[in-house]
Amino acid sequence: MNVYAIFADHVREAVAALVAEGQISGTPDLSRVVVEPPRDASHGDLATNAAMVLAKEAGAKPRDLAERIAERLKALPFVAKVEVAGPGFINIALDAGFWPRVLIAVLGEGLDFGRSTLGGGEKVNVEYVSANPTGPMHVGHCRGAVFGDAMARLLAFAGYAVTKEYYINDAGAQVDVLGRSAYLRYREAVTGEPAEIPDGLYPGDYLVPVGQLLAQMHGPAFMAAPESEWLPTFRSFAIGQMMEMIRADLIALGIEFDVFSSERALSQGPVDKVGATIEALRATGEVYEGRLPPPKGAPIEDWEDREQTLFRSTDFGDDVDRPLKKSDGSYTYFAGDIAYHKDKVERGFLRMIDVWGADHGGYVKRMQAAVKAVSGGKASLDVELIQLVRLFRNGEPVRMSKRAGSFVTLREVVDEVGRDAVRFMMLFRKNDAPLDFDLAKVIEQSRENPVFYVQYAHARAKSILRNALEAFADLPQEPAAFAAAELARLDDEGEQTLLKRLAAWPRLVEQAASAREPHRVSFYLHEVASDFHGQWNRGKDLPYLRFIMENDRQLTLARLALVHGVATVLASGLRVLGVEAVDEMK
RNA sequence: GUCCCGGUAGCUCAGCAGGAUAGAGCAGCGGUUUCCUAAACCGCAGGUCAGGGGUUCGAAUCCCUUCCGGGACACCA
Repeated sequence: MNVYAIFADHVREAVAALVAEGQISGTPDLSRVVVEPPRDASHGDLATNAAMVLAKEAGAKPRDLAERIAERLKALPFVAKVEVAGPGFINIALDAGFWPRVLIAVLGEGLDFGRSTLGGGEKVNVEYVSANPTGPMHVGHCRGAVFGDAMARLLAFAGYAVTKEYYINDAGAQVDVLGRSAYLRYREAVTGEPAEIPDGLYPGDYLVPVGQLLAQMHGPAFMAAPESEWLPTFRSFAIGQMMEMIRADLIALGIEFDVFSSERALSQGPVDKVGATIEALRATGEVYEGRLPPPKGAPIEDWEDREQTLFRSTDFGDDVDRPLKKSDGSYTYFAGDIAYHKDKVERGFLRMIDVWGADHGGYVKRMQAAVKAVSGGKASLDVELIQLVRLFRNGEPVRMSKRAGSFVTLREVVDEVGRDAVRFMMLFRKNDAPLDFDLAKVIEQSRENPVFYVQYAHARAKSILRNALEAFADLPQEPAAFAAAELARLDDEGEQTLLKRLAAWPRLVEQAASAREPHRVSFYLHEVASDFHGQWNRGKDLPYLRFIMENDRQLTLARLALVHGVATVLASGLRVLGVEAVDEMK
């Protein structure tokens, strides 16, 4: 039940009626008409800009038009007052008796309250993480992982058919390095002598068990063999092991994918899809052999002016055309990525979202160009860039040196502060702004810690409901049973604020989903928590506002209905974020 | 040199597809408090929305431009 959407329809109907009566000429564009909560509560419950937006094409003054629309809105049920204000706003005040209907909807729909049909079941592919399978996940990966996962959950809640996908970058030189590194660990396991890991190979201990497994499987068979004999086997085995490790790390964060796609399989599977994609684009003139001007900026030592296979991305808004083959004849990463996105289109995804680190920002235009080219302009790609996370502990930066192999792993962070804290904090900031993450502060139990603040609000609601059983042992257990309470008695200002806050959830879901901004959900939940804690605190000073009124069973029932509603919306929102709604604080 | 992201209160950040008097939390100041089990509560103050121009009924929001910070700039992923 989306109050704002319902009234937006009412406003559109009112305008349509005026058109039919000839009071407005033409067929006005209603797409810019919005109904929203006014910033200032004294302006009422709903406000619409309809008159201002339509005035010009209707050939009327905004305020005059507003009066005519307002006249029609007055006849609607539950409308207490309609006023024209300012430059032509129409402010609508609803009967206090309206808001309990929202609560009844919350109690009836439960965790599905707020679910939207905005997406209309359209297929969306969300690709995220896509870390190289060369080692464990580190904290740098974690923000994109959480963001992508929350985005997927949010879009699903907003009515899209979402597929969560991980692109395994298992085709480049880095996985060869992985294979060689694993080989050294294999020798180590066979000989029992610690291996010296030269510069350029991966020194991490996580490859030691991989080497041991390889030793068990092959014995000394490859000790004297040339690289060409063992590399493909070792590489492929190591990739498999790394992916298992990464999957386990992700599960610790509460993230599971629907599809894992392999970059290597695209060019080295039964058919060379990369080559086929390039040839298809060549046929339409979007791939050609040509030369590129030397890049601007820092001079490149081994720049070589040569003819190469280029994708005409400048036709689609990119700055220069982009190479598809390296000088050794192998495909560039970009070439593979084009084939990969084409594959997604062929699997029926006309809407794709990729989540990348901000350092890949320069790659966005060419990829969007490629998506247009391979789909004949039918598919769209949104790229969400994720800024860095800076790790702190009690305000002191946590040093990370990747070169020394001492980077902080995702697993370490999750083990230290818990999955929920990591997830919530990663989503308590816009994705394109850097984020400071303090390991000490996120486990603090105080108002300043938003993770705690929101979870505690849910726990407090549950606690109140438990306590109510002591005063009224025969209370109903099912939330829906509370819908029959005397909800009109929720007439306190704080209670009304909470009801209206809950009513905003369906609208917020749609806005966050269409803006691709899951952080809005976190901020909304913080506001719900704030309103709820506030009302609880008012009960400390003013005992007649307490949720549990021992001497008034009916009033208690009504207020518990509200508490149920708060708990439900908090739980619903937390589920979208992938954070657990706990019943008790430890 | 080009492109991308950012610049909002002392600090950390929100600001909803352009809306009405720009918000929250910390810190600051002033009070209250041991309370429905709960890790406090209330109030006050705090702003040239980086600067300048433009678009219009209306701009923190859109466009142009300058400044500052971060990132990216064949054949790495």
